[in-house]
Amino acid sequence: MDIQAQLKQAVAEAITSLYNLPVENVLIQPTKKEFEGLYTFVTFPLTKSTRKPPVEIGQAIGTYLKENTHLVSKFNVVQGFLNLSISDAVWVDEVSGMLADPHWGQLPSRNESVMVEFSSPNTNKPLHLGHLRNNFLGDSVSRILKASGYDVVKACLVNDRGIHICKSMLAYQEFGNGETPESTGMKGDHLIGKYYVWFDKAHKQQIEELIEEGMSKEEAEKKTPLLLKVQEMLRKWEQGDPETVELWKLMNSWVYAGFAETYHEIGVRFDKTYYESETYLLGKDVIEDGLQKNVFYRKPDGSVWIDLADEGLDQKLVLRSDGTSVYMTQDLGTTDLKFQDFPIQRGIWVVGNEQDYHFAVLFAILRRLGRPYADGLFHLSYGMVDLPSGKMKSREGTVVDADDLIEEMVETARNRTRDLGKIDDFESEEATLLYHMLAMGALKYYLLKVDPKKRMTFNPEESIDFQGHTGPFIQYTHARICSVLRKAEQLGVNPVGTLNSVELAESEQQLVYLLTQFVQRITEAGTDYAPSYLAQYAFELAKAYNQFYGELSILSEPNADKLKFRVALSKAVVETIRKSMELLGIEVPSKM
RNA sequence: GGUCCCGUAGCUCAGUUGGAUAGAGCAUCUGAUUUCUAAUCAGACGGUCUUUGGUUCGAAUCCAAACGGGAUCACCA
Repeated sequence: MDIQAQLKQAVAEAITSLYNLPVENVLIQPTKKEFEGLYTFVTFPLTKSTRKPPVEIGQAIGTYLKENTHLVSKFNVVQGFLNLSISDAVWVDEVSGMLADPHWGQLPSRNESVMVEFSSPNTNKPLHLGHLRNNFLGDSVSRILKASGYDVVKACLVNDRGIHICKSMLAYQEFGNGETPESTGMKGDHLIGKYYVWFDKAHKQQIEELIEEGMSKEEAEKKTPLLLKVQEMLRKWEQGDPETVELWKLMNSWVYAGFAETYHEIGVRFDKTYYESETYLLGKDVIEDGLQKNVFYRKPDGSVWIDLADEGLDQKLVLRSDGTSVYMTQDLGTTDLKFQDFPIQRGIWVVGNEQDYHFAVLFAILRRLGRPYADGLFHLSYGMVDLPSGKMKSREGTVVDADDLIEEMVETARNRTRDLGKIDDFESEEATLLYHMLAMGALKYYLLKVDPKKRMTFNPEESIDFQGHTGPFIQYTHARICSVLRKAEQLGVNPVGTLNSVELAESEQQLVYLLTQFVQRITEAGTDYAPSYLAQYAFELAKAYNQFYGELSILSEPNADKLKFRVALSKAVVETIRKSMELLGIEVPSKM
């Protein structure tokens, strides 16, 4: 049992013993740093039931804890706040315990499986900044859930069909001149993206022309020769026209090759990939099921609907009058498919908050259909990424391309490292790996440190910052500790085995205190689907270590027990930093 | 217009089920390297927690309204 839980129990005992009162939930909070102590119990809530002043209660409980437990070494009372100091022997034991625990940072199995769907790209354009937030969140949440004891299936649903895909296909047919990624030297996804943009431009031009000929804007938007052709192409694709399917396959293969490169760069992998071209027809049997259960109703024109007005969600179409699927139909079908394919109990979708309504409806429908998994579904709804200049708009060309961004970050990492003269050979393979590690560390940390639910601003200048509240700051601290540990090893200091109790400085107590919070932070990050908790935690830990490092000497400490403890503490911190960062999908260097 | 989300330092963000004088980073200024990595550390400056009212021992946090910003309300995905 961790210290905080032990304290809670001890305080509860104290209250029962001193006042003979039933105790519900004892609240222990961290002590504010201007007061002595690390844990604080607030006595205000007890004033009513005990009819005693808050200070007296604090004194009584403090005295009880000091006399009856081995935990508390001293205490002080400020108004209704009882501040508790933990004895150094307890802290020292905590550190030995962590180092001896082979499962440090891995919670026991819950015998429960969960699927996390994320990334889910369109095959008509390259990945951009918004996708990066999605990918980093999905990947990190998967890691956090795994550490929390769940079995995790990482899934990706590729949006590889539909009218938007046909647009780049048509543009390629019209203007492509048989270009290929090889002939142009372009990454496949960028090449396809180019045609998607071409289509959009040409289409707009045709709209203008039609308007000049006297057509209304609304009509013109639906009647351009290009749009009619694209609709024809989609029909052909759905009928399996060999030529169309051939082109579709060819162009998608280029896109996938491009995506594979980017996924490799950002270190994201999936256990299962679904393709919409294979799943878009699913869901019609779900519609039948719903009609039979009277969850859905059919309108005279043949379209099928659900009425969720009593849940504040309005009426929603689930099948078109011509019998074809809409987005909702497909999602109903793929959700069933996921739960057939894998022995999972829960499903998570990492999708932007512009789809909040869609998922509210999806989950409501599945509940009404009585799906056994319906209560285990969650939409991890994240906020959009803005630029300092405002929203990213593809039409105005303000979208930040993922590959470009990564390249820029690597370049910055290389320049910084050179300017600081940090390593010997700047062109070695090791150096290249380091630049990549730092670049991805900066980028991932920048996007993950913010609460996922919140809309965030991406400031290019800040994102490449390597100082302060950044990934590289934490990576640096890791490298710094590794350096100390290497030297300790040369000196023959071995931090395993029991540690003798020593007197600790405040910065040391603070560090151990933070370490003991690790498991709780993982748990909270898992239940709230919030990698930002661990990002904050890793930063706090690194900062606390740097403070300790600046104040105290480790290797030239004359007292052998203290020296050994500090090396052990450093080892526990380096492990915990590494694991925290790993949960964010960020690698850490041993030198930088 | 209906529904939902957001509003904390000049900027970017933390702030656990309501607790002490609201915290970090960046930016600005000052100091620290004969000593384990200065991509670091110490310090200064910086606040009407959008506003108003309510709940109570106690509110950035809960409730209500107003103002400001965003999303969504397709036989699109």
